[in-house]
Amino acid sequence: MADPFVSIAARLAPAFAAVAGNACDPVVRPSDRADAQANGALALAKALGSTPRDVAQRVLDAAGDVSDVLASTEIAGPGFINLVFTNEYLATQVAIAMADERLGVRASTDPHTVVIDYSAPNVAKEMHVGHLRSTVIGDALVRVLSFVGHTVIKENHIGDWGTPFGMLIEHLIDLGEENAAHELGVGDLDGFYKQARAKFEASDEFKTRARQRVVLLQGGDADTLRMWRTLVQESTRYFNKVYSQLDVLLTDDDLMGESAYNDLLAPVVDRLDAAGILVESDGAEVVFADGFTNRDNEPLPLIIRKGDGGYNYATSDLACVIDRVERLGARSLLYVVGAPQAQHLQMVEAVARQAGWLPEGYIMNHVAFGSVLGADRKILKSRAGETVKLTALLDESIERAEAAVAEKNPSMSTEERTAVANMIGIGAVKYSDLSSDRVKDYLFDWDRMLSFEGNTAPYLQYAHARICSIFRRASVDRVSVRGVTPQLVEQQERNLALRILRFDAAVWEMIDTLSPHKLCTYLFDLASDFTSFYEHCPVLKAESDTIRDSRLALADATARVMEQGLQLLGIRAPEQM
RNA sequence: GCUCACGUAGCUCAGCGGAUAGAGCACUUGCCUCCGGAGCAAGGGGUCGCAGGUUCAAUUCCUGCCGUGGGCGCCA
Repeated sequence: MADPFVSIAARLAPAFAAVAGNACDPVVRPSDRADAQANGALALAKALGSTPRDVAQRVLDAAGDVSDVLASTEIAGPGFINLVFTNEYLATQVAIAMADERLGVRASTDPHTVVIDYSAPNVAKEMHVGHLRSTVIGDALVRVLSFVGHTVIKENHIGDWGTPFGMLIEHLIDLGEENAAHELGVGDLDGFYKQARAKFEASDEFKTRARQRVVLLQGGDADTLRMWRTLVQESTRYFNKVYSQLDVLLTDDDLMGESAYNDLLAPVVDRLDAAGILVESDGAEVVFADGFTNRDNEPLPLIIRKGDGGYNYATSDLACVIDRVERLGARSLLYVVGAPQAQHLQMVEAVARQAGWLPEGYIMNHVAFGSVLGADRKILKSRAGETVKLTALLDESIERAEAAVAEKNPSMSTEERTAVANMIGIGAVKYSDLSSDRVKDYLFDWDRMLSFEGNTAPYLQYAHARICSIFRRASVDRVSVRGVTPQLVEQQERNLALRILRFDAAVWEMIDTLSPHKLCTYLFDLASDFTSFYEHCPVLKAESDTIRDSRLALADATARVMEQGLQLLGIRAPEQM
């Protein structure tokens, strides 16, 4: 257990239990006036018919000698127990954490299979900032859940099926398959989709062809399927270019489009019927989930099969639940999907539970996120009023980063500058998306996200690069100081050591709340504590070799935690910038 | 109308039922014989949307209102 708060809570728990007469939480929290404070005594006082300060004293008496861990335990205010760790304890814990491959982060005590549904762009449609959020947040969750030992299955539920494909295929035929494939291949997905859409709306003849084509597609017509595959392949090739630029983990192996569930749709209907919850309503087959009403306060159905016999998204979402639980063996299903779909997903979950497809203890969690807003506080649009293309946005970020690097580090070679600009530009976009509470809308601001000041990726990357530079300058191999247990004398050394040890807690907070911004906040605090340390404690000019090695060990530990933390967010940490 | 989010410094955002609500930017003031100043230290700036309630203790939990945004039967 690397987090000293967890350790001390475990240490005090028996003492609290002895005083309370049953198990109770010591409520260890960060404190302004000590390393930590235990607040558990205040809640106990009333039940014990005593004062909080008296309870606190009894707890401390019951705890016995804790001097191996704590330098002081002081009862303060109404009954807080202020806790100060010994320097030796913190130093030893840092050494232990640094000898661990996960840098002190606890492994999951309950590893299981988690399916994460994220990204989900549509075939023959441009990726936009909504996909950016889903992709970046989902990718971070994949990394962090894998890190603590879960088996994570990535599922990219691309929109590759449904009625729009009638018009898309007819448009493909009109353009000539070669031309169309080329257009899609170079990434002009939006143009393609819009042209098809325009024809569909303008021409009855085209509309009729498109509808007939949908029938052919669903009927499995070989020629139609071949053209459909062209659309899908050219689109996924384009998605892969974006994923590669974005530096996320998704590959073709993770593709699990709507079309993949075709054969599972009829069984969904059958099984709902067998469960006795399928109802006919206005010609459609639906399930009424408890607690959902429409605008007239009538029960709101989840439509399983439309009046025309076709299926829709609720059906395939239910098929997904079955597939993920029964075939993939997942116990936890995460959906990184925009907040507007909250009710839909709640209904799917409610029906899945009613049908018995999500047993007790199985989790279906909507990892909801808000919209990306422009400077006008409205959903981000380009100057022309259209959705912003993801590739254009990423290109611009890299360009801006490159300009900044060129200005601030002119001596860097062109090759290196290109590589570093990529890490900074992409890191900045991802971090700005990850660093605030995902459920809120967030304001897209180039200048802020690419700034080297404040809670930004470049600031964190800079802190890391600076540490690498210290070792370069001193010609010291970082590995060589890894066995050193640091000496914590100065306040800044102590603060930094304690922060390093809190990495464990930060990672677990991100996992428990599925909120990457918890880890971001931690890394920003780590960088702040480091710069403060570096300002006050000479490293290479330390007064003795012992102190120098101790400080180098702290610097190395900081850089390792920073790099690992950024890696869990899907962000690179260049060694110079 | 019903329903789900959100509302914290001028701006962008943290904040776990606990002590005096924090950070970054911007603003003011220090620190350049400095290891990467892309920095550090300090200062000003708040009726935590409003009103009740629960609690020893509420920015945090509950209820109502106000404001903003979203969702509400065959699109996904």
